[in-house]
Amino acid sequence: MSIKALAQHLNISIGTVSRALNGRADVNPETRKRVLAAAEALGYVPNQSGRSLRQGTTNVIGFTIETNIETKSQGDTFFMSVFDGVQTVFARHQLDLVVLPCSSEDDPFDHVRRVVSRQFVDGLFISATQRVDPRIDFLIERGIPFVTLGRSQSGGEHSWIDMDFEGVAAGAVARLVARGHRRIALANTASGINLSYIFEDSYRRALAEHGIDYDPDIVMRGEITERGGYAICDRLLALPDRPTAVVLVNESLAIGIYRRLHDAGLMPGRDMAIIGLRQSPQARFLSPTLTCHRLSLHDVGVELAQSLLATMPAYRDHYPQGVTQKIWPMELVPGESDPPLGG
Amino acid sequence: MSIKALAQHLNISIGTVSRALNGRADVNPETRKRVLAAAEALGYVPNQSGRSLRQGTTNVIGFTIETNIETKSQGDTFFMSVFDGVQTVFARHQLDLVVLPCSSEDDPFDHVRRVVSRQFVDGLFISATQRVDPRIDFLIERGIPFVTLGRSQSGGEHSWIDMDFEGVAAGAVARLVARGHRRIALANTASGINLSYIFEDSYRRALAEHGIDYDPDIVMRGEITERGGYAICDRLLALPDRPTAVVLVNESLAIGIYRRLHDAGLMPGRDMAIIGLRQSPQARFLSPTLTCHRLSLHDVGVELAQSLLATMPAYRDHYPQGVTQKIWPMELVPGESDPPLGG
DNA sequence: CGTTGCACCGCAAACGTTTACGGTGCGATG
DNA sequence: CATCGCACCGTAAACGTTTGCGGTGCAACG
Repeated sequence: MSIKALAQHLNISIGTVSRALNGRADVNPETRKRVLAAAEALGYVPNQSGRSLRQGTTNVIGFTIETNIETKSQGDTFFMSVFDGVQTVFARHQLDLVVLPCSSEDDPFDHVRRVVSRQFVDGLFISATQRVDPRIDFLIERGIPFVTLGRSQSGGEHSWIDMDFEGVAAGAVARLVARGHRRIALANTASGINLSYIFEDSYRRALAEHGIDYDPDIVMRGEITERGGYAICDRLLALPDRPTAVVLVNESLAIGIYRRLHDAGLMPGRDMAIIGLRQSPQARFLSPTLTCHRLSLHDVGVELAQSLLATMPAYRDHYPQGVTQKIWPMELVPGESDPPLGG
Repeated sequence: MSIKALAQHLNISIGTVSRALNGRADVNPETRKRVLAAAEALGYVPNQSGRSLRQGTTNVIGFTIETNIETKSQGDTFFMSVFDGVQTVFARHQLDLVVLPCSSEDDPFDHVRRVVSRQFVDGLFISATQRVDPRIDFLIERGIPFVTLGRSQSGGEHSWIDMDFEGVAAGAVARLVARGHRRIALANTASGINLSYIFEDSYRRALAEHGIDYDPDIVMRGEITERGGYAICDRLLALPDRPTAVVLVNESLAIGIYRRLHDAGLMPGRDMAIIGLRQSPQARFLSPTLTCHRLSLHDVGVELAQSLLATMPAYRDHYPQGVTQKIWPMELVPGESDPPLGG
């Protein structure tokens, strides 16, 4: 069912059919109605390849994710919620979102390069940004619109959205200090992902502000998974001068930490104060409940989409803000896992 | 950087360049080398739209998922692992996997219809199959290759892969009966998804085999999330004749059930035996550990990919098996959550 | 030497669109 | 009645590929 078949079924020219379908002005309202009716009746849908070839645009936006262990540890429903938010915006503009998983055997940079050079997408979201991330420079050089989920130190000006890891780390330290803690550990990711640096820097600055010496022995790096949390807690418990609190870069860690404490006959909160990152469904169901931070991933998705459209010339009239950088606030949700020390 | 530019840079015709790049026989090895070198040097990558338009094939396979709450409960990690498996197979055939999330505001059937009629993909995976699923009939009618993750009662012959829900339900009931339980509840999903019927049917048959009467009061249906598990357990605890065991259709439920039991001062396992479905990272870290079932999602992905290729004419020589249906076995992994009754 | 066969390459059509351009018919205007 | 403007529509080129067909040159053969 091509536009040609549709045209000769209507006994009019291809061009007119195209104009009628695309809502151009110079077509008789009467014929437009006929065309639309016939298209509907015959189930005509424009061929994407033909259209893309002609106008050099695909109306498809890609979202790259990595299917390796570090990303997996986002676990639960992190990306699903973000996608949902993105799509609520895209639906209004006839844009399609496709997710491009980068397999664990593949290199993220090659992956992006393949996607871009095949001219598959009009724009791109990339996640899990590294501290220096060649993908960013590449995309800027190629001039294709993109937004990163996560900051980076790479290259030029570009749009990004990130979560307020500084705020979380600083706030968590301040809160723990206020509750009597002085020996506060950090559970961070071992990957080169940029947020790990941000998180740790902020933690160090917060300690300094409260006059607490930085002790590298209680800054742990590992897999940000349940298993990783277990291992980190293991190492914490083995220390001669055991910390009384720990701040987590990720809430999956909490599950392992709870488990390790239970195995040692200790109780999360009472024997070790814990502050997690995001209020995930799992975190919400830990017992005692985990102190963590509220974050609407759906809204992050909406913002991501708007931010991307703002960098695309074709949508400049709807989204004029241009290049944007946004640190997404995270609001602390008190739980039972960080009671006052000794209280 | 089109093939035309590449051709005139080499002073040869477009056709020859194309043949050289596509490994056809009738091209001088010497010129082929020159072409490949130039393509590499100038960073030429064939335009996907042009190629698709000409040969009516995109080399792209879609994987539809739903980003609503029911699917979310599977979590990102579920699909990530599957994707990874799919891609290990696809990488060998220059195929690209794209994930097509169906937003919660969209209808899954419309979603598939849009994807297909735009001729976006050469093949499709669909998940979360309903008991009667119009998508299946549609895809068969359109003749586009697809494999479903999950059975359905819809329409004609097609390839699918599903998990052995019968085996799990029957095995769980048998195991619990052997451990002294007679009053065994079921925690199922309330959605119309096909597996819920399969699971419940098998549970009923297993009860009958062991001479236990079916009691609709202890067959619970709800959200298969942590919260849903909490609610289901709530209802179970309120029953006058409280069950001593419960079989879960999903391991996220376990987290809520554990929590509800704790809140009631009860202990999972001792006060209520629990058998979950899949051995997820979260389930592995419950305490007491959850009895559940081993399942390699990566291998499921591999099998899905092979199964799809087997239905595509272009790959018939590599994968000659044609239409396949496979129930994926799940092996029970004993945990501490289903000890003998009274033991 | 004429013919044949073969290896290699160029030509051009075709895939399904969109869109600039020009053409037609018609009512309004002078 | 001649002219103009306008609304509408058809024509054809272009996007980047692939591929059937035919053509060239050359070696081998009778």
